[in-house]
Amino acid sequence: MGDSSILDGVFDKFVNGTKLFKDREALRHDYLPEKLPHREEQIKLLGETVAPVLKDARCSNIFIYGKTGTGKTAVTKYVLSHLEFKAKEYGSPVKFCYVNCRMTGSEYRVFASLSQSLGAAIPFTGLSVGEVFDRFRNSLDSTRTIFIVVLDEVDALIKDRGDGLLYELTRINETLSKSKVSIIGISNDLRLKEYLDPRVFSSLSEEELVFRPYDAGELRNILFERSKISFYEGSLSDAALSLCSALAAAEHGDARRALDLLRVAGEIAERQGAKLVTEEHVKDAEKHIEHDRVMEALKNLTLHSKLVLFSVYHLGKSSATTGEIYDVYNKLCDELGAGLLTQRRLGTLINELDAMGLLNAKVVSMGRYGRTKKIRLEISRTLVKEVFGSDVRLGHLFDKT
DNA sequence: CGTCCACAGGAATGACGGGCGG
DNA sequence: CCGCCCGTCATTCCTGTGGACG
Repeated sequence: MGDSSILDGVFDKFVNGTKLFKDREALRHDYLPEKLPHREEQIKLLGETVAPVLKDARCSNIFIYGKTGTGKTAVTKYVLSHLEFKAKEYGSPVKFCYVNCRMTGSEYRVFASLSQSLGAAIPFTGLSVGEVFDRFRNSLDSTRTIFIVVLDEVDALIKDRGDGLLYELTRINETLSKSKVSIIGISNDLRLKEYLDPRVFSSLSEEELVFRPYDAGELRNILFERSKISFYEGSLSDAALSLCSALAAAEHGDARRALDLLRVAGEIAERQGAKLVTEEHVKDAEKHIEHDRVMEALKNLTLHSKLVLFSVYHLGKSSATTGEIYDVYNKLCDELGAGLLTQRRLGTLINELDAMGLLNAKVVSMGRYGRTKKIRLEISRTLVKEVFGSDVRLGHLFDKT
């Protein structure tokens, strides 16, 4: 078994090679550190707002704004877990439920997971939304509870389903006799209030909390604190740390991004058997993360989305219009014997690919010659080839080109 | 200055697979 | 098993529109 000798090498290298990581977990974004640097003020404010709960009163609804990776979720979880601890100490009937609306998906599933956190079983599907809401309310009112609902990424819910859920939630206290509900809404989108019914918005934002993006210096401090836990002393260069901070600061001060860069850079360095994480490793990490992201996205596309992407690739121009793409797509469907979608549908698929950062679509007017979208590939051509070349249904298309 | 292209993108509607409760 | 409701994908029909051309 020659294979085992290869593996031996791999394992030996892993065990005996230089180790850089002391505790890799500390770099994951769901890791909740003991200290959250540069968010002391927000912690204090949020704490003050929820504190009345300990005296059996309902706390104000709170709206939290801030871009991704500014610590909204971390601060909220941090404060609430401390609150839960205190509540036990004082014997207050406080419960909270954290729901990520984007992950959870639909209104139905948000209520389902709220109900489940209260111990009521809800099927995956089959009930009307109203029914689920009633069950939620009933199980809530069966015991005296002060319930804090955290709706993370709440904008995801509102944009395509309206504010019905929020409206019901803000009014639920009127129909509860024993229990009370407070809502903490978290949003990445600062313009959210434009989408919301003003009544819902005003009731939801009794308090407001804004999270500014971190600057490079702050990110550096955050990374430094984490690196003390996650790396052995002397295995991380200052330059690498600074580069991670700078890259993430350039991308709207996203701490999550900074932590990812640092973790992946460490992994790359460790695999190479290096004793020190350097700037080079960070640069490699940046490419690596992007590469993975794109590959993952490409693999999970539906056949038609792949065909759209491939059509753009096949046109080979720097930018194509919707009509041109539809023509190519049409021929492609014909060749594959696949059913073809309408141009209307194609338009939304293009928009989806644009949102994923695989394509870039811009509406432009060509005056007399109409109004359309200019569409470019956002990813390298070699990457498209790499993925689709091995695709069962698309692979043969590359033989000719 | 109006026309008119080549679409954009909203709204309504339908088909379909999944999963209820009775 | 039936009738009902869900979410998702897709179609059909539609109104809206920036700006080069005449």
